[in-house]
Amino acid sequence: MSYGEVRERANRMASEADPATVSSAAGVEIGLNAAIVAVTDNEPVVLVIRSETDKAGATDGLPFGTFSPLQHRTFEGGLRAWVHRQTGLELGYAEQLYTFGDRGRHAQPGDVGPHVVSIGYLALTQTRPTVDLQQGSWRSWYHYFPWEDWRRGRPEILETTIEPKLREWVAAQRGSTSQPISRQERVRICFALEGAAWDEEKVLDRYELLYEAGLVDEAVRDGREAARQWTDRPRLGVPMHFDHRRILATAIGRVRAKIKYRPVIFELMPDDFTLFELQRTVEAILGPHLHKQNFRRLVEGAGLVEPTGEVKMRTGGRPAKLYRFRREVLLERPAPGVRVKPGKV
Amino acid sequence: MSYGEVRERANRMASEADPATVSSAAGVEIGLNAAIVAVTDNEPVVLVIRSETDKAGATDGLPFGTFSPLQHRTFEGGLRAWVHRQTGLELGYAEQLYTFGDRGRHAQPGDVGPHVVSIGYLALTQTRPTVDLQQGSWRSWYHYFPWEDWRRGRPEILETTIEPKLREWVAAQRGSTSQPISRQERVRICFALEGAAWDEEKVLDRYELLYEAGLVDEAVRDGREAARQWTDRPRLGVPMHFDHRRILATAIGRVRAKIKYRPVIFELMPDDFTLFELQRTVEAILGPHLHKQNFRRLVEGAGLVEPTGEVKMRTGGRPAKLYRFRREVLLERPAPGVRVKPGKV
DNA sequence: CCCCATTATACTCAAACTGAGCATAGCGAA
DNA sequence: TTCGCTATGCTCAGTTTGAGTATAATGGGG
Repeated sequence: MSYGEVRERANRMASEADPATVSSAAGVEIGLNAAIVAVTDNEPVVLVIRSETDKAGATDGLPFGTFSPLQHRTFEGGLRAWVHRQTGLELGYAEQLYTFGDRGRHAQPGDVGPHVVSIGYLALTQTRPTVDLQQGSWRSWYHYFPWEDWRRGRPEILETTIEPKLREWVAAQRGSTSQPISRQERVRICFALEGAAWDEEKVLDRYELLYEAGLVDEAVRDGREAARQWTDRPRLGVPMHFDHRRILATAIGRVRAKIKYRPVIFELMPDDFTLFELQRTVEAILGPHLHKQNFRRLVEGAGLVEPTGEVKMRTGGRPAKLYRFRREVLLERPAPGVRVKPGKV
Repeated sequence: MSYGEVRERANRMASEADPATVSSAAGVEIGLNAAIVAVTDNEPVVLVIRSETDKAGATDGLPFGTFSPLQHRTFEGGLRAWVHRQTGLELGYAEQLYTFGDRGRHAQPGDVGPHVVSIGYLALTQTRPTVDLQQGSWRSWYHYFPWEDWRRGRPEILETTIEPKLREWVAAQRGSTSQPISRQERVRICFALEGAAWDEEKVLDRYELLYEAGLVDEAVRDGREAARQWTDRPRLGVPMHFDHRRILATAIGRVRAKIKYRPVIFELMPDDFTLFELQRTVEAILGPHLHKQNFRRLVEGAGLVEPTGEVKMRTGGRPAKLYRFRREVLLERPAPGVRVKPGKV
């Protein structure tokens, strides 16, 4: 009995219990989606491709394509090929994020065709001006998630728009104590209400909450009940194709988490940089300002960087030493990362 | 232009560039696989299903099944249904691990049929003796990964078998400096040679390294070149069906990482427990011994638990206070977990 | 019934780490 | 040359951490 037969047998076994499962393999398509992230001029940007639609004019989406097992041995190979074909970009660092598969999150209701399973990838790159994109353009990720931009303090959209709407949504839940956790608590935790602390990593949770509350355009597009109930629904960030904003939310959350325990921040940096440039890049990703002196102590102390010996002039003040990433840390420490905690400026 | 059409257009666009991609959607099947983990008597166990094969007698595998988008709206729903059908178990906590899709890792070479994409899930549960399994049984995960069991110090198999073999494999790499990182360095980092520290989270890296070196049975099964070159290949742990050992490795790594920053450990505990029982469970997962007094200070200080008021007698000494998980921490802190670091006993 | 081995729990202390601020260095423009 | 500005160095108190010592409360054996 070959391994293939064992699988078959197990399928059959289950099919007997539930005959409808037999047709399970029909019409599944694997979509590969890339959130390609860079930081330019202290702005975290993502590579988007704009497609015309005859309704709204144009919608942004991530580079994506279908996975062909005949063409590519691995997902990552397929992804790199797609991205290169669509944008001309050769990906460096890439990691898998999550596989999304719920029906109804990918296209308009009534849309027929195969069920699409989206595998989201995160890629990090520098924005070298030398590479010119064949298609697509870099846009700030805060464009799609304005409420995530805490670089100039708590974003206004929270106070003016999101919080009031969410309070309405919370109030609409009456007595349904069947929920494992109340809307109120979920909103409080996700959006840091009533003294709760803002967790910059909960990007996906926040987006999903807004989706569930029917407050993002994609919820309308997907024909969600909750979305229909708003008479004056605001536009919260720029929507995207399919479930691409969800994938981007996952990507942002992942980068924000990951730079703390893996030196991935250097994927976004040029070879040589000053410590303050490094700090600005971290802040572009994470949001809050960091204490400059302590940041420098931390980064140097962790052995993440080494001075090149050069300095950068015209900083507006004293010249700054240039540093480079010390790749050897990867061989020395199990989990080197920029262990940053917010502090006073 | 509907969203579906936008997708179509993008596919067409790419197809023009590369005609072979047109057939990409053909023959892809989604497999859902669950690594269901519990801890019984300080032993981390995983639920496995043994299937007969006419060659080797029997092989273990994880509960799995095909995802049917017609049957289930979400992967998790499908997974729960499969697991329940195959084992009688109702899953509690479950999270997606990773989606594996490389050809050649799933069945024997020459095996035809649809390309299988495996979505791995991690589920955590208590082993309640009340539930009797319809199929499958609990087996220690160290059965499949003996080199991961550091509870009684450095496992012998490393010194006696794995290290010598890996050194041979390292030596076989001659002058191919094209590798981004040498075999030697990879082995050193993964297996803590030459003074490097053992990172208990690198379970997958270690398994993949052994696979690549042709040292695990699955590499032989998959017809890997590297596997053929060993004349006296040892058996390293018990092999599994398909890529299930890889999924289990991912699961172990994930649990080990996650208990440090999320209170998932309590998914494995009964409602009431003593702090030492909690510590033993953490140690079953992580390996090294923890400093008892500091562990207690940590767990209590983080507000993860509260005393029930009861005590447990017959501990062999002074009675131990019983505690329960304080679910409210989830609402109080952004990332509560058992921030353990190894220490003296 | 008391002693003692055993486990649980409380408390102490030094070293390391962190958050925050002050101080000094070195460039460029006025 | 002075002043404004950014870079970089250094200090210090409060907190956390690793590790040990001390005390409490059972149960079993004499």
